[in-house]
Amino acid sequence: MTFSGTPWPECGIARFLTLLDGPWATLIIRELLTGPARFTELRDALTGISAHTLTNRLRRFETYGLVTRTVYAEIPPRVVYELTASGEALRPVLEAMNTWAATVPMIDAESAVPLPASCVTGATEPASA
Amino acid sequence: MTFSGTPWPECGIARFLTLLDGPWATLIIRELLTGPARFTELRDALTGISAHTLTNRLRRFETYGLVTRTVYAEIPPRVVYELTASGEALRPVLEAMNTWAATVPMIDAESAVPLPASCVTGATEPASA
DNA sequence: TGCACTAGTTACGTCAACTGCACTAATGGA
DNA sequence: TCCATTAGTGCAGTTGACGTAACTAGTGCA
Repeated sequence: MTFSGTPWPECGIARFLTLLDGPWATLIIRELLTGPARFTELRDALTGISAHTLTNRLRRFETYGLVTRTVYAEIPPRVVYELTASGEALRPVLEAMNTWAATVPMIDAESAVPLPASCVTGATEPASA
Repeated sequence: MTFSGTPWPECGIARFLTLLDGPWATLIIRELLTGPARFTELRDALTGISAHTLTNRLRRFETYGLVTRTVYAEIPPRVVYELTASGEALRPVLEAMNTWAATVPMIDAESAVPLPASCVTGATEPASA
């Protein structure tokens, strides 16, 4: 696909997808919606995510003002990530996703799962908050 | 990440992401929300998508009951894709995305865009419907 | 002294997703 | 006769996202 012009899509949906692409991004927001969290807390909650990916996503979120990054000059270091108002505003979106997913017929997913090799495994909690 | 157990995540958000992963999936739904569409219509609307990818997404959607696929035995063939009730139910989700994106501060995206090389370019219409 | 801890960064390798091109069937039009 | 059309499929090639491992600083603890 690659951007073939504007780096900031006009379409809101596309913009959303640009910022929250990949399965991890949204899941990180989900975790953060339950309250501020430290780096390791997020990494533990998101079973399977690598520090690499987590750092990347968090940095992007920070760049776009979705989360704040607070460094406490302690030993050992402590970094707390917290949603900004903009990040908090994602709650209705995640809730809508959750609501929708609840209505999707389960089908015999065991047999018919041409799903991507990506996506969640841990799914700590329903985050229906 | 890869599934390390259940193919059907408990968390609704994860489930949503499983079905609508990648930037294209959601964009296809967006197109379909404006009404039924043929294969080529979708391909034209989604500038940059390959027939391959479009077919894959559409097949997955069909498998999970998000769209219906109607084949008209004409020459040349005509295939129409239409959202089911389940697919239609995604409208609030996309709307929430759109609403949220409208509130995101633009920042000087030109300089600070550590965004993925994926995502939209065409963005036919805001789909704010 | 040496290991553990946190919150990363960097290099490196892998693997899957995606793209492009070619090709199909059956028919209408030039 | 040849090309265009639709809705794909198959093959090959590329990209880039993601994971693993190693490494950092400064201090606490054994």
